[in-house]
Amino acid sequence: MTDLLSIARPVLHREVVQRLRLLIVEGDIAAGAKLNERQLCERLAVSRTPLREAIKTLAAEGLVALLPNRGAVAAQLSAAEVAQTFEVIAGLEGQSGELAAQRIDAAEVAEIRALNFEMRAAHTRRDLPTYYRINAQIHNLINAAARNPVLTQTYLTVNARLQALRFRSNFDAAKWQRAVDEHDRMVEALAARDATGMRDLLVRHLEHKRDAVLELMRAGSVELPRGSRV
Amino acid sequence: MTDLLSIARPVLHREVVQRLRLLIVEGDIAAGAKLNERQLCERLAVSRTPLREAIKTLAAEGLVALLPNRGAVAAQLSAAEVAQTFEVIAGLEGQSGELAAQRIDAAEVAEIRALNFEMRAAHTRRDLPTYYRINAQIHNLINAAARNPVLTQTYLTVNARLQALRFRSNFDAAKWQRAVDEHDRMVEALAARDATGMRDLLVRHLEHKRDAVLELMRAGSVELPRGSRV
DNA sequence: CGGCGGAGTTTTGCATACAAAACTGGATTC
DNA sequence: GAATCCAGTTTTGTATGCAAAACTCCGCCG
Repeated sequence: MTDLLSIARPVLHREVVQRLRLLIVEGDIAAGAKLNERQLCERLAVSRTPLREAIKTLAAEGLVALLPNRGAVAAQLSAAEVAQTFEVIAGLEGQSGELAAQRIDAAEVAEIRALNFEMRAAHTRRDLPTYYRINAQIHNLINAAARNPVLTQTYLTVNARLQALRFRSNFDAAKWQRAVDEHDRMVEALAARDATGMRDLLVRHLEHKRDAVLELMRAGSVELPRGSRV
Repeated sequence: MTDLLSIARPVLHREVVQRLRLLIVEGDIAAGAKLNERQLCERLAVSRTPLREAIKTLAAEGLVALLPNRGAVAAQLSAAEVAQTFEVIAGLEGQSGELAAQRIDAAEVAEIRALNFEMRAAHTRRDLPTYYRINAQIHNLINAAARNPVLTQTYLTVNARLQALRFRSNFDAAKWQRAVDEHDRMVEALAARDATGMRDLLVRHLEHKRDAVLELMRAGSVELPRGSRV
């Protein structure tokens, strides 16, 4: 098949999708900011055609919003939309957890257990960036263990919309401790192949994350749409 | 705001997305068929730029696959991918049902109950097209009652990939009867605001649909990727 | 007779050109 | 002084042009 070759051969609009997605997810392009085509063309050193194709892709993913005849802006989620998105993510991760508990193998459990220790180390050091990185790795491994690429893809797409928010959210100590405890219980549930337990754990874990993010949004630590009412 | 105006003002690439999506979902463009740009340009009477932008959008939705330097083809799901997609849909609809039972109002329950009677009429007449149409309406209403636009959008996007398949799948009498019974029980569960009952019903309903479609695929009633092994 | 190669054609991918819509800023009017 | 209107500019949306990759098909060679 051409799949192996297609990795080697760079297709411009595909590259642009990835670069742009990173710019938005990592906050280099702020939520709500206008995507000026000419500017981005210079920045990414491509012409408008592949750039516009990439923007359409990201619009379908929900990372940018298209304003007819007025271009595109990086998506700006209202508090209600954030809550709704977390609700969907909770369902997707809950299902991932349930399936993972049924399908995971011993090596994967061991790897997640190891990562969980690393994450606890990061928590102990109050090293938030490392914590986030390992946290994402663990959730991705759980997802992979569900053995459902469609589920994984759906999860990644919806989750990307929240990345920009979570990237900046700082935990308070109590909430952070609770999250760490929840991860401990997830490792136990996975080891015990407790499918419904995993589902419940993940759903509640995500509800807590949602509450934490919403609280920060209300406190103004996370940018909100200008003029929006929470 | 410009939202009301933006409906009136046709933006070409947006129109093309909708037209193309219909062509694929309704099977006018068969699964696996190549999307020749020049041909489609003539057919839709647009130039290649908006067409290509539309194709990128549909690729992000999973309705077409992009082959680097070789254009795009209408998505062709293997049996495994169909099973995985149904698994995701089951999770999404299960969640929709659970939330709908919590949030639906009396008028919506009544409307779904009415539609269910219409659907039973169509079943009695063995009128499959009408049955499908009303079935989709009911599922969309349940989704709407969940009061989560992100969930609805995610559901619609993932579900579109299966539309082309289900459009042709003919029920055998027993499976059809079972589906009708399941819908009856959904109406009861909704009326009783039984959230977990709704979830279970919908998950099982979708599992049954999945099995029916997979069986048809194995029997060859639904096109499979050429040369694929089920 | 089957496989291979290569010139010609087609198709894709990207860049650019052009028209229309939106924005800007300043003069004008009430 | 504030709102309005209009010309100039910018920006978006679409069409077209051009180069490179892929495909086709026929002749050639083994």
